[in-house]
Amino acid sequence: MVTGIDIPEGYDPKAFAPFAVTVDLAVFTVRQAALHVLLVRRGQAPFAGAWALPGGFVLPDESAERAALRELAEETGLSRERAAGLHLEQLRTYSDPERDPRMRVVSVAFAALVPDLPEPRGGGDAAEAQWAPVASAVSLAFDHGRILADARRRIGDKLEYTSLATGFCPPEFTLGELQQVYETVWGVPLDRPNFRRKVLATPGFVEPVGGAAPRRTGGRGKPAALYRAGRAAVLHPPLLRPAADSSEGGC
Amino acid sequence: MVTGIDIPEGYDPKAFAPFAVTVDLAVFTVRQAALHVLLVRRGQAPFAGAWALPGGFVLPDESAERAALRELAEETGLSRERAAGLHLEQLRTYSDPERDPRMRVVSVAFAALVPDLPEPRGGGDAAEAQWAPVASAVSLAFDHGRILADARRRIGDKLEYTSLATGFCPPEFTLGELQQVYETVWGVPLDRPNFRRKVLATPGFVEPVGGAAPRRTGGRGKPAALYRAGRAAVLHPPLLRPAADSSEGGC
DNA sequence: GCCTTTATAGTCAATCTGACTATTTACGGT
DNA sequence: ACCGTAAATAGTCAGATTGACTATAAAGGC
Repeated sequence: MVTGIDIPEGYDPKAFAPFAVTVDLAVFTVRQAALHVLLVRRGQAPFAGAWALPGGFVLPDESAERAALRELAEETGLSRERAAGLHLEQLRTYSDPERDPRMRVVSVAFAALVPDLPEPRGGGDAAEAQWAPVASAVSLAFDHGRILADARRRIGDKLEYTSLATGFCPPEFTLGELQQVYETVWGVPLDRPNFRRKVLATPGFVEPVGGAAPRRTGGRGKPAALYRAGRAAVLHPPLLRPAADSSEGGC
Repeated sequence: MVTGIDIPEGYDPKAFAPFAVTVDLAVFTVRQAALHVLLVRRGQAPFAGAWALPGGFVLPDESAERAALRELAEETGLSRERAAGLHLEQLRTYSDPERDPRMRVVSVAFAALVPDLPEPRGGGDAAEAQWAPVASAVSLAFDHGRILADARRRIGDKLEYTSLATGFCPPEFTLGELQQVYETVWGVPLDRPNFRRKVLATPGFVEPVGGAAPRRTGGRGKPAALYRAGRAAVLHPPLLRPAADSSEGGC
């Protein structure tokens, strides 16, 4: 069966050991200067009581993207329409035969970014759910620890060369808030004047909002100008993260 | 079924409409200053006679990665060991319910990079296969046109901030050959002295090979020094592609 | 009204980039 | 052997970008 994806000889869908296909979501938000991820407590059999990434089965007539969007809405408590406005991107697929002890489950992982804090929770059923600082999200069920780590790295990387960071911000935001996102995800402080210069010099990243709108009430300093996300999805030139020192190399 | 991936109530693996899981491969190489992709001719039912990306079913006891590696070896005619040395990375998963008219098939797509030209072919069975310039690879079977386009874009993007380009080169290569890769994939000419300066200034990208080795016989000019891939996988700073002009934005 | 806080403007040297020019060292004839 | 051409490598230089700062402006809290 080398040529394209031809059904193997004698293949009978009902007889062949089936694959279940699921989606798993790493839903991130920035709260109080820390990156948080949405976790749910498992109630059932394998890893009962353990924390896991939210997710669920892909239904027979929907794509993984649709399933992910559905789960995202359910889990965050947002309407399907509001959820559709969030940044949701496919991360990668995890298919180790041993990743679920019950049966063969292939999971398509997604990363989602939500603005501030649409309250701790309010999901679909009785399951417990919470925002947890990514640093404290350890020993998750299944291979979710790895999925989370992969998602975290991907988000950090994409912050450099895409306008992804605006996905963490409300529709209108200040450059200070945007900088907070970068500092929080990367874990490094950035120089404020230089950050603003770079962001403003990158075409299509942000655009000023109309009136001379002051900052959200409650601020302690000079009011900041408001911006909204520009139409650029990819940043030219990129906003490079400070080199993590010298000859690292990475791998 | 919101909490993690719990088996839905009354779920019976054999009864539930099953998903088939396949892998599809976009195998790229650079030949005669053009980016080529490996295509196979379909012999069977849907899209019979059409060109398609090579691929096949994920077997019940292997991961998608293993299946992809297996297919890559079969398709290129390389041994499993040699194939394991090639760059092979997961691209993304395609799961539109309508993507295969026969049944529900979820496909995990991979992109692979192979050096020069391991001969046009010599695959596993009688299927026809060939290297085709990506520009001429149109109207492929299934959604393979889209997969190919996605793979192409991803490769181009990753050339900027990873050492991916060395995956197109033999173990030892000249900077001229490396530059060829960039120019071919990006479709833009690069200034040679500047390219060399940038590559050499990026730590871990390439390292000079021992002796004062001359270029492969047959060259017409001054022999070039040989380099091999360094240990850096990610480039700091990146080798940015010339801005495709002004306010494009992308999407 | 001060003082603190945060935003925004501006400066300046070091570095990087892009566009070139120059030199070196092969190969191919003649 | 000599000359012309091709390709690699070295070097130059002005303009743009960056990183590290300093200065000024505009709130809000006593």
